[in-house]
Amino acid sequence: MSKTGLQSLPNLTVQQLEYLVAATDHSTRAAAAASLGVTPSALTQGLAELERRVGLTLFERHGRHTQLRHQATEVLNHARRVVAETRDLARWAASQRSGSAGVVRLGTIDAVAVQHRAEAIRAFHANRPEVDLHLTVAPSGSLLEGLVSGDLDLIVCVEPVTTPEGVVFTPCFAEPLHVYAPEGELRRPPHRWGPWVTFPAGSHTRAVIAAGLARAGAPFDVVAESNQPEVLREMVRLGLGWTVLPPPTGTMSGSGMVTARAEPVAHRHLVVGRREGSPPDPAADALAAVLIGTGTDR
Amino acid sequence: MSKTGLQSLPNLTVQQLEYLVAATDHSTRAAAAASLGVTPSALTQGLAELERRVGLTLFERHGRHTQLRHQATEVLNHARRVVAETRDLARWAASQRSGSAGVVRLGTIDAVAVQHRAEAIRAFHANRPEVDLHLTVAPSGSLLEGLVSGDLDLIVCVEPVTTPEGVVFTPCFAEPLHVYAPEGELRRPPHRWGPWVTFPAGSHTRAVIAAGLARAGAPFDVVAESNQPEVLREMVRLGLGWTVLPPPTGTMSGSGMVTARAEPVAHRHLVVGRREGSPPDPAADALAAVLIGTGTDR
DNA sequence: TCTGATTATTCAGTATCTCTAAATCTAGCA
DNA sequence: TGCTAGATTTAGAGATACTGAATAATCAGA
Repeated sequence: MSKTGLQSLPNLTVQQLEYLVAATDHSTRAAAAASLGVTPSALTQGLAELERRVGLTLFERHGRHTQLRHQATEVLNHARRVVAETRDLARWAASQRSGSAGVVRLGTIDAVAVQHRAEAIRAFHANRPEVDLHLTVAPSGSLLEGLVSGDLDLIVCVEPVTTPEGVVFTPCFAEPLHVYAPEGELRRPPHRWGPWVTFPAGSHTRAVIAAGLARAGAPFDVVAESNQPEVLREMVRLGLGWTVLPPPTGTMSGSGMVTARAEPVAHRHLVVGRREGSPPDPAADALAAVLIGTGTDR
Repeated sequence: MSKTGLQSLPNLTVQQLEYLVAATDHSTRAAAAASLGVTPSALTQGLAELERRVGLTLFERHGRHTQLRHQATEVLNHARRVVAETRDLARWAASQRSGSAGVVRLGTIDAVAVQHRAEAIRAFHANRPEVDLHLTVAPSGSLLEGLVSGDLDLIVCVEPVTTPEGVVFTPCFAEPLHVYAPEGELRRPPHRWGPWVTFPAGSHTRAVIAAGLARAGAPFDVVAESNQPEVLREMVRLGLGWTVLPPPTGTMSGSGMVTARAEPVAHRHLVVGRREGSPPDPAADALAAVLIGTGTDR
């Protein structure tokens, strides 16, 4: 089982290919070596090694200066190609490192993307045109799954009661949740609140609501469910039941629906989630900073 | 003057890129390492080195098996490209080494290309379609110049009196040179031969002719010159003078021109010339063997 | 032809790199 | 918890690549 049993590829290095390119682009090897910042000796040995690995004699000595054999033009073309591609790759990697470019897959719940952080996301997108931003809007549970599975790099979701393994949360902001009742029912005491229309079982926000209502002494029997706040609001307007929601956005306020109490019954805590121990990702870091509010994305 | 002062290219090796390709093409690293014939340890270290040189984290550990970060797809594309190109280059180099492909620049004098070795050259061309054969027909002097300057790889010329530096000759065959006279003058004794039409000064053949005539006791005053045997023959037919030439090819024999003596006055020695100490060039070697007559190009 | 200047290569020694082998770590599983 | 398999870390041997010095080769000019 010799090491070269499979007739494997010659282990050419980018450096050796650079040597070849430099040697052909300069009239003397001393000049080529100087342009690379190495001694002529290193150049000679490196080119000899390259010849050995390719298995072909590339140079022919004519008096004082060696010149390329015509056979070597194919190798030279290869060298130029690879060196150019490597230079491109290095540039790309540098921009990735600096965070000025890259891909960030962001997931948020609807309210964050549409309302609370819409402007921040828009500004980030405008300020970093080289960053390829993918936005997924979904309920918090789905976002968490996407984060741990690697489909998402960064999420903004409602803080769950139990933090799953491998995820780190950073507090973002808290949003008040108010009780809304159909017109005419709003004067009841808490123990006669309901019945409720609210988010489906498993929803993080629903868990927060359930805890808040329990604290207020209200029952929590659910007669209808939806993930969409607009749908819940409509259900209340139709008299199907009560609900607990964040304050509506400007355009929809107060159309046939009334806040039961001025004070919120609970707060849902929005958090930014990242995978624990994830390798540095400057673009995602910058977006997270913007979303949390510490970012200064000019 | 740090070594990385010029923001020089990362010295990626083909091997590292192979590691990356293998790691993504196999589900486990153990399998990838086995496919490359190295230990898993080598794979781990090699990939770590690659990450260090690119400056980006390429893998993300998810439990027991690491998976590519989406950022790494760009690097992976680069790796696949370079590995494929290197494989092509290696294949090409192998065919160059074996002599089944390559470029050979052959130079010959007219008689060799048109007459003596025409069939050998044609057969070589037919048997090795991958060999790019360039044929230059010129006087021996020009051929020699082309050989030493590197414009030609292989020549067949008349052996010069003094072998120039850096050239090695292999005997090929000898060609008789006969005296031709205008009709009616052929009975003279050698000391009354001439005047002569022959090759220009500097011609190797002319040097051979001059020596032969001197040996025969004939004067050698030249009244007209040409590099083309056909032209010299025509001059004799027109009565301008005598000449010394190889036997004419079949189609032109005996039209108003007579051999002075049945015996040739001299022989010119045709030789195959190569640059001394030239690196191995299997395709040129094979053609040289065919031209000398030792080749068995099926 | 000799000499000096310039260029390329070879050589010796050191530093770095990369591999194997063994030990260690980790996750998944009974 | 212990077990197993995959992945990584570690230590050391061998290969590789560099620098600096010595050597060889070429060209220009006396």
